[in-house]
Amino acid sequence: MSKRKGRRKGFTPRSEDFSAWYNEVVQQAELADYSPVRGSMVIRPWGYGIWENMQRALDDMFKATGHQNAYFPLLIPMSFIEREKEHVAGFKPELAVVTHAGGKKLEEPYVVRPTSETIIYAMYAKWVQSYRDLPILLNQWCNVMRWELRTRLFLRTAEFLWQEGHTAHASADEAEAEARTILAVYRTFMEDWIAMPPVTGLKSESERFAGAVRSYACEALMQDGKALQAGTSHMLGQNFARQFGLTFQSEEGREEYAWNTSWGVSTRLVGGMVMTHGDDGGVVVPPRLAPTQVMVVPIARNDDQQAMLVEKAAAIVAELEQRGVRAAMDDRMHLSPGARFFDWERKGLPVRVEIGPRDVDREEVVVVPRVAAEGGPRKEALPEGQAVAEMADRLEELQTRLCETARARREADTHRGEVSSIDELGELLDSGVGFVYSGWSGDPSVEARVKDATRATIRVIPGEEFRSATPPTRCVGGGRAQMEVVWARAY
RNA sequence: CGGGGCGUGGCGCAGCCCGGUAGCGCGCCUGCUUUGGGAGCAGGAGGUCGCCGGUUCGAAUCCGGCCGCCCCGACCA
Repeated sequence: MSKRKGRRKGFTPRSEDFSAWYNEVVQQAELADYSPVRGSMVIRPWGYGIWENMQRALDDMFKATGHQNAYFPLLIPMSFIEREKEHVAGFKPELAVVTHAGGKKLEEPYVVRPTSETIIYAMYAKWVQSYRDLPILLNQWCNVMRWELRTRLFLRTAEFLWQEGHTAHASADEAEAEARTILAVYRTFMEDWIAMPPVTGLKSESERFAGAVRSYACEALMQDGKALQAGTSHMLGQNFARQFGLTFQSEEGREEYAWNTSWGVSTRLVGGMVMTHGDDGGVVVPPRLAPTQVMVVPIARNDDQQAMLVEKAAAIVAELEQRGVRAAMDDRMHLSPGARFFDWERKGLPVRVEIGPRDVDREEVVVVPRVAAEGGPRKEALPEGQAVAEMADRLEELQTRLCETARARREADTHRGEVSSIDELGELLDSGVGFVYSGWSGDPSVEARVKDATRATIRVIPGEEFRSATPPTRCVGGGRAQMEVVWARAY
């Protein structure tokens, strides 16, 4: 059997080639496919359904924290992007520019938004007169384009979907609080919905968003030991306000620049989900994100039974739906049961319910979670009523278990303690450690040296709840540490 | 942007060195038999061999050019 042929019914094991595994799994689980345009992808219904569930959950959280949705245009005048010096330097290399429209060359080119700070703060400037008009707390769900040279499905594509929040405040303190509130929202969302517990904190200077004063981030650790920046929240200070004339009259009657924040998460989260939970059998979708949580698979021996079993399965689906479980039936009876089982396993569907003649006789069903509990049964025959009644709890149990497993793996792949040289840091990373905590003097040249020597960067200066009980005293580059940082190789 | 690889039915590939009527597996369609972990048999549909040019009686195959995509390294949600 050739290697290729051997792969037809299975994936390259993660241990052999994680990146090949990822590419195969994403395509074969029908999450996404390559489009005819280089670097851009088609998100297929199963993948888009996951994104929709992420959107819904996040959107609710944004609304609960006082935000509203709005929509700003795709095209931004080139001059807007160029207004903030650091911002343009950061984004210029990856801009897609529209130079012609309506059969004529445009007087001023438009850029396809790589992010919308400039257009949004230009609009805010129009809308804000006094402190009474603040804060403005808006979010938009949209696509953006960054002309990437090196692309990967979900993780880095030329066009991607995201949400970008943009706020304006009357004081620095309020803006700072907003940036931190959103960071907490992201963290909670990642833990509770994606079951992907990140480490959160502040970005170092070199990793700061172009145009921000401070960037906060959620960094998640993937199964291959690489970090994924999963969400960012920026305190923009008055940088954009100055460039776009976003001023307001304060309570004391003075004209002041507003304070801004911006924050976003993208379809990259779908890639993070895959790399956090996936196994050699395919994708694993946490129940809360699964477009369909339970698939009922009827198994028949002949045509008479087939009608009866399909009817029975449909009844179970209806009962599950009544209890708020997203259930469906796979009645593709031209496929063998095994083929249907594998199909949903590959896609990561959380729980399968099998029902055949034997089960009907016993008034039972067979319940099969995508990931079995440690030491638990892979398949379990349960009285039908019990299976239906317990399903929601079982899904929640799986949800929780996935998060615990991911957290335990993150901790197992984390090294804490004194790291006294760059060589030692490199050895730790080479030995399979993902996150390495160490002391840092705060000197950017140390960061540059580490990157040169080990390809690792400071992912985050961890927030209080992530810091080591005993803070490191020495900087990896030598000398005294001013703070603790988390190093990793990153996506 | 540098390095490598690949373009042949929907997908994965062989054929190319050595030019001579385009093939295999999977998938798809029809029928029958099947169905508790990737069903079997029989019949069938489907391809201007990435594009342009050249050599030749004849090009998937040789030569030149172009395009596209994927993978690996420097920048990035």
